[in-house]
Amino acid sequence: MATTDWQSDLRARGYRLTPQRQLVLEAVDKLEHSTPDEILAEVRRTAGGVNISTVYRTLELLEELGLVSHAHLGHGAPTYHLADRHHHMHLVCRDCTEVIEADLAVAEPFTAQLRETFGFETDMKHFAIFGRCRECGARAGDAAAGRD
Amino acid sequence: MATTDWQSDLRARGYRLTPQRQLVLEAVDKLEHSTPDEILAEVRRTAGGVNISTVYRTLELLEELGLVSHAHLGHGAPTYHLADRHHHMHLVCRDCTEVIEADLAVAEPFTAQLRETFGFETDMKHFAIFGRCRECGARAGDAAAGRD
DNA sequence: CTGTCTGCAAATGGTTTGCACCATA
DNA sequence: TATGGTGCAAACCATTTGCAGACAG
Repeated sequence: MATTDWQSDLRARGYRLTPQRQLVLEAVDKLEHSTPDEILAEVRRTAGGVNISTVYRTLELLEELGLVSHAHLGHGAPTYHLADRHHHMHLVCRDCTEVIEADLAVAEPFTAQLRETFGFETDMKHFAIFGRCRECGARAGDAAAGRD
Repeated sequence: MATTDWQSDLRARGYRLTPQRQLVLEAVDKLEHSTPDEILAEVRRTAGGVNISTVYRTLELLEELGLVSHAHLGHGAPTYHLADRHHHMHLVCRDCTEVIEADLAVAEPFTAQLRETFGFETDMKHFAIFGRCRECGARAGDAAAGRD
């Protein structure tokens, strides 16, 4: 969706179209699930002089325009993706680094319940779901503390 | 709950019982939902010289002993609580700072589903659930971008 | 006394900000 | 050429680590 001309939208709001902004958007598109650092590295393959602060400022802007979104997969930096892609939630294992992508449909009854009970409109994509994957669950059973 | 003698457990594992460790545990108990910084402030009311790095090291230890746990409510620092309390999940609103505490029971069918489909053992308490609360949902409807 | 813990200071990772210069419109 | 955008450096917040001295056992 959104084959809309974001560049006009940008200008309509009084912003300017710069090479940096195009490159950051392209990098987010290409890398799929990437941190600001990774986006910077990708951008620099084309434009060496770009600075990390520009990447942060640009991601914020692109998010405001509704072109990109970010998700927190736990620990480190958030990951960015095109807003009209990645419609799934993330199951992250407390033990291995594994991230399972699950269809939002499996959360439907749950989010409906939250809407009904609390009037809460849930976005399952934004924060990861924490737990233990099948493999690590099997491997455990005995000792082992929980990491984060 | 857990009237077990954690102090013996501590020593049984070769650790030592120090005033700092007692104070941090007491602070976590008293403050209920607190960041390392807030815990430090509370500890310092009794023992002025305590350092933030000691708080971090102690929280890690107490977590390993199973006495405390932490949760990520989003943005800033994690919050710590006694492991045998706070058996609920957190619904955080993207707009206001509101945090709704919801009983884990409402997530039961959902976590059962994840277990069945992915063999994934979910801990709903660890990461907050993101979305928009009733009030902010009503207030919206028109403009407004999403914060984090 | 011995080995663990602590305080301190410095380093780290992620992100934000002030400012002078640059370039889009 | 005027204003918004960028690079750079420094500040910031949360957390971690190395080290020498302090103290529990």
